[in-house]
Amino acid sequence: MKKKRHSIKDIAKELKVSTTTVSFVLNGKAKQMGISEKLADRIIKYTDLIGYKPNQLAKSLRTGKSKIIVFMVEDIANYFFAKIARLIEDMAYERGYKVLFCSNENNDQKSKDLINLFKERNVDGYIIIPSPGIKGEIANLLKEGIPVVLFDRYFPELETDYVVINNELASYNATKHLIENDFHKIGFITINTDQIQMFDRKKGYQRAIQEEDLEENILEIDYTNSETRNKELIKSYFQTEELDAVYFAANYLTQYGLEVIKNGFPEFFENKAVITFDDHDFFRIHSPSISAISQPREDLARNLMDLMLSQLENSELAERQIVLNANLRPRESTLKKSR
Amino acid sequence: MKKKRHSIKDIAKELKVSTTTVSFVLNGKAKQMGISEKLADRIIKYTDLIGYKPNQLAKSLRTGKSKIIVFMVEDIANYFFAKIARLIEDMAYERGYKVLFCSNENNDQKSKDLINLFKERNVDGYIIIPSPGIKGEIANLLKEGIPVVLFDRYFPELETDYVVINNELASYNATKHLIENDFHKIGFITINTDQIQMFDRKKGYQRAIQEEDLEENILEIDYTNSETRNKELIKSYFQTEELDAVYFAANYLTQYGLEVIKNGFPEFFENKAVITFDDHDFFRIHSPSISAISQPREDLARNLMDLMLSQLENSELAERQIVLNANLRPRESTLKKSR
DNA sequence: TTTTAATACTAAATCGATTTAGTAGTTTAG
DNA sequence: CTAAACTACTAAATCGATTTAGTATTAAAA
Repeated sequence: MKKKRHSIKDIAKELKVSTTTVSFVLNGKAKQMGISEKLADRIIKYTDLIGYKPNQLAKSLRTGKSKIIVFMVEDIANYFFAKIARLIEDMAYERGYKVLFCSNENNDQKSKDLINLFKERNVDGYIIIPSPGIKGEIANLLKEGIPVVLFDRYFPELETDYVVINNELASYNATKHLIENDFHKIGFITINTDQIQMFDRKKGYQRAIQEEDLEENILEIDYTNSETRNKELIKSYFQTEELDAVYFAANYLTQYGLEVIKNGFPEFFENKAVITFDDHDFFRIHSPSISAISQPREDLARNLMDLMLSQLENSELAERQIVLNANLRPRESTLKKSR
Repeated sequence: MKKKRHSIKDIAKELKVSTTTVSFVLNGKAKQMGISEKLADRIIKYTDLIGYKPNQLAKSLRTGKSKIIVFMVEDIANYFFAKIARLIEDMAYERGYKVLFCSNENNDQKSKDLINLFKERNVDGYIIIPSPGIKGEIANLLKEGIPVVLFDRYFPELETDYVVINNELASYNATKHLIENDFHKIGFITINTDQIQMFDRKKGYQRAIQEEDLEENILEIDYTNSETRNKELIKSYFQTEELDAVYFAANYLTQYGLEVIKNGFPEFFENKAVITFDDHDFFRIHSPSISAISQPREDLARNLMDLMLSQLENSELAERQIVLNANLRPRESTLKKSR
């Protein structure tokens, strides 16, 4: 008893009508194409009865559409991205779109491979956290008229839709917050990439430092380093520099930092501060809890989907480059210390 | 200057051969189908030149294959799943398969929707962490001969391939570990689901407790509760029960627990212990570091892919139900306390 | 020299939908 | 009463591949 899938042809044959008619009815074009209500009903009833599901491959092949959006992030295991992914998925589902996730590991080749994979499968739209060197691929997508929304970072030379946060301002505020709490020798730990979001975070830090006539102290670690190597670098930075406070420019750096502190500098929090870009549940739970710059996830996700849907549906939207503000969440780690 | 994609027909026309020939050559069947080496070379050279990429939709439609595997987890934002996902993705890529991720949120309807979505698109295989009520769907996939490997949990009544860990044993060992470190009033916090992995974890706990003639003390919280509600429940559990140690049966429960402890029971770790199922980077970083039952991620991923590939390639494998052992990582949180 | 076999290809069907360009039959307009 | 317009459909092309069942041509065997 093998129930083979029904095709539109089977249905047409069974009901003694043409596949054209069936197709029109199933796609809600019955009225428009002048199919009588009686016949339309009969077709709907029958397809419901046998539980007909159109073959999406065939559909996509013919129409060039797939009702699929991809969401490409740097690392799906990163908490921030994963959370956003879930929000996006839910919003897309509401509108009849499915979302596929993938990680590009911030690797250009992988990004390109993935874009190709999806292009070959007629994906309708792309929400992408771009790796540094895929400007060309993004430009190609745009040229082909495929909806693209960039996220978290963008290419200033490229006129794309994007949703980012005001990294410079958030970073400035975070640095200010440290200064206001009497931390003056503030180290900034980041990675050596020329991606705009990291660049802006550095700029914000620098602006605050300069305004107060303090001294910059930046550690840039290579983003291709191993985790172990990075922890070593952070450790020796802590050892050689006399710091009051450390500002980590991304949450995985903070994670490294906290581990280094736990294992090598147990007295660190007695008189020093830590602040981090990107929030994480564990920063609340950590002792002391870690002050963080929290990105407005719901808001980001909502805006991403709005832009994507407006592109998919060709509706015009006033703002196509959206810059949101992050929220500073001061916690124990940056409280004024009595010294 | 719009470069439209080339089809096999364009190529055939350009080279004045049949599409059949082109197809044979491109699929490496030239020799087998008696295409002369000279012609084959010419075709290869030309397709390379123009950068021909076959339309995968058309290919899938015709062949019923897609070279795509889906990996469906409960929550892609869960660290453990996300890590495994990355490992699987890498292994699949090596073998020419792509992996698509999705979360079912442990929700049956969503699982079904997703399985349908992918079935309609001729996905080749499914690695699934099943939500409680999709036994039927899994059975259907099997009946249709579609490769399925279950992960993390399984349906005992269903003869599927699966990779799980020995939850009962791991849980027994963890409980033993607490007892050996002189903790005797051990609370067990879990969720009220009848999924086998949670059931086994409870069983392991119970066996250890009974062996030592201690008293069981179990808090089962409803997995549909909100996060806030769950934290309240945990808090009042801590208040009413006189415990030595708490064993959390899943890492997100631990997260709730740690937050409750931080905010309500600051002296907790002075004489009490915590242990958790599922490891997380932050458990190492936490002060005190949290003892955890760590699942062998690489090993799990490797076994999942081995099973999946052997199904995809119809190769016979001796073991089709794989049970791995977890590793106990004793850390500060379960050190003997001086009392 | 004819038959058979091997070589080197190809025409056309097929996968399962959508969509363009019709076609009968019936009404309405002139 | 005929032409135009409308109603209610449908035949066949199409998307871009794969694959079955051939067909010429040449070479080897009988």
